[in-house]
Amino acid sequence: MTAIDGTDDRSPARPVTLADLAKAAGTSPSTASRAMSGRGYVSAAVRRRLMEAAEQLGYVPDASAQTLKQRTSRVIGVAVSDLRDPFYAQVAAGAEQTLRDVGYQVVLVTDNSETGEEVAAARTFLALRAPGVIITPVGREATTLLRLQGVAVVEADRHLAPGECDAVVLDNEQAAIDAMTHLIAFGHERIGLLTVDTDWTSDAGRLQGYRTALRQAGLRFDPALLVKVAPHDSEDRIDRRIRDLLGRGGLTAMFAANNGLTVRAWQVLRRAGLRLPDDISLVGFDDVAWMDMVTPGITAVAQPTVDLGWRAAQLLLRRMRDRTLPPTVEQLDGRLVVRGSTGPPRRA
Amino acid sequence: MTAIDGTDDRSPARPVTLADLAKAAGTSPSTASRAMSGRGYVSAAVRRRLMEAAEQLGYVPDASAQTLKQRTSRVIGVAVSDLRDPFYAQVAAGAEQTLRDVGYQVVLVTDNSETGEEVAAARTFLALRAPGVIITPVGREATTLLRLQGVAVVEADRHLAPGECDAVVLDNEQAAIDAMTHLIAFGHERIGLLTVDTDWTSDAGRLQGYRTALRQAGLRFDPALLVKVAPHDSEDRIDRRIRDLLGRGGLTAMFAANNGLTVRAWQVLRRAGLRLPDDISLVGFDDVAWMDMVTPGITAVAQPTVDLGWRAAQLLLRRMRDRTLPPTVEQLDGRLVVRGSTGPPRRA
DNA sequence: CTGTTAGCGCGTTCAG
DNA sequence: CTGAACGCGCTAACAG
Repeated sequence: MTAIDGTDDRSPARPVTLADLAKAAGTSPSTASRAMSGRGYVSAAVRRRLMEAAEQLGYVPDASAQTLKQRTSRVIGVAVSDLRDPFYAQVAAGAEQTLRDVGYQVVLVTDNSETGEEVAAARTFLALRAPGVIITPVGREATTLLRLQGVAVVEADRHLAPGECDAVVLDNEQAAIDAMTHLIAFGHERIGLLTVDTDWTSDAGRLQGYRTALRQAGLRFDPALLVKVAPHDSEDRIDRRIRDLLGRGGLTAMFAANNGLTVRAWQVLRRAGLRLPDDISLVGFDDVAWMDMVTPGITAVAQPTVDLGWRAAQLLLRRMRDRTLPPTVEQLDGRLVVRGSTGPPRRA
Repeated sequence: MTAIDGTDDRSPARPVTLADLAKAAGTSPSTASRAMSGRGYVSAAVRRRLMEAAEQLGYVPDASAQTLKQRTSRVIGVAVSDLRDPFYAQVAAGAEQTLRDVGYQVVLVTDNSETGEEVAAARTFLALRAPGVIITPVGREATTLLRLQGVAVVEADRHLAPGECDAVVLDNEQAAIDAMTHLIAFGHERIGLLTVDTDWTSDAGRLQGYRTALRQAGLRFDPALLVKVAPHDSEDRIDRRIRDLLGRGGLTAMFAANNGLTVRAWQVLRRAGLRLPDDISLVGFDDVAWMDMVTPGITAVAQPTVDLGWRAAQLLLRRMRDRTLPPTVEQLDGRLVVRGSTGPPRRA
């Protein structure tokens, strides 16, 4: 408990530089540079002396000087909507992990799904001379801005700037079709869709899949069964919208198109005293831990979240290696995990 | 779908510099610098011309040049154990949010609770000339290394380098006492503790609280009721340890000292067909969403996770402003959320 | 109020 | 194989 060191900074602690190493080892700074970077000739003996000096003095190369000189940094920008959302946190985790393993630093910025903040993030990445950026985009501006400056960009989760950059996304339409087909097979005909009102490919794809599945089954698409919440709607507002949906005649099942909406739906259903799957069926999106823990478990589309970030990083590294490649879109597959929240409608 | 732009980099896109602005506005670089930074005199007319030029050319100051010159950056290092764990993700989210609001960039590094990786992260932060670092420490080395170079450090969640840096932690002992007291009040006497075998203050504090509560109630501390899993134990191993604990005679309740262990305990109990709280009571740690969704809900100690990151950032900013302050430890209070998983023992 | 000068730490010519 | 010289982009002194 007692402070041995105190917190005072007695050591002006000027960071040790290559010049210091050079002096200590009796060589010139440029030789020291070659020794540390491993590029260029330097005799084994001198190298060893330099290495020792570095070790001893605790030399840490100044990244800003390197960046300034080489006109590019080892920083990769990662911009996600919200770290508190496990989905984004996992994507970020996957990206950070793999980038760190190959010697990049991740500058992580959240943007609250606001284009303004996203563009600000892009400017930050430009200022840092980041050679690459991974982004869960909310608009095209940021990507365009970065691309204009020659920064490699990979969009993750949704693809808003096709042709301008690579992307790794879920096959949202197919995932939604799988979910819907599952419900339809039980005999459901009036199925509500909960989604977010954006122009993102993720939401659009899931809506598309919803419609496709209905059409393929010869069922009518009824706009009244569609609940599109605004991106920043409050829980209360969302819950109200969902309750309204429950009032719509004949509804026997719901498909929630992301993990947050699945939570809301589940809560509303529970409070309404409806029982899964007897009174209503529910399919969720993003297989989060709780979906396997509640009773009954929630049938849901599982997304490979960490993989998403991992693949985004791979794609980015590839792109930085060869900037002339044609834009690539990698689609990952969702996986429908069937649990107890889905069953035949009350009276089919 | 069709690419309008293609991905080719036709623009060599040399970033525009202050010199470019100066030329465009017919002034010298230093005047341009003053105009952009807002420091130093510059006539309104010239300033406006410069601003326009900046706008037009899309000037973005080179952070590495600034850092090199000013010998410090706007980068704050944040090192957490694992972004996939919602606890750490939220801490990081809180820190990132507030730091970004005051113009800092967060470099986020995960260290898998390995001292080696943690020290590597510290070196990264040194290389970036980060003026401050927030860390959920796994050892003292990283903090010491950083402090030696004059970097401001705040430890979050646990405090491993007392005297050397500020810290923001939960009042773990009190939180554990609250949890235990709750169980004891129901009449439980043989209560198992699930914790991680580290020398972290977090785990130590919770164990301490466990013992204190027992002692205050005049109950015997039985080491056989203690399960200390290793930091990187597999789920299977952990589950086996918990099952073993169940076999110990007379056990009527369990206290799991973090959210991961709470999940494991819950799963094991469920698989064993034990019913909460009739067959056994369970108190968890870290109030995660699922704990309120399962039936019965899990009584748990809620931690102010996002706040933790937020306060860590505040503390860091304060410290960077005044490095002579005495080391401060801020303790946040846990909050026991009582739900259905706790009740009187089977036969009291 | 403005321009000139110098140098932050490093990597990269280019001579030796 | 090594060292001297230069400049990356920016800002802090200092003159003017």
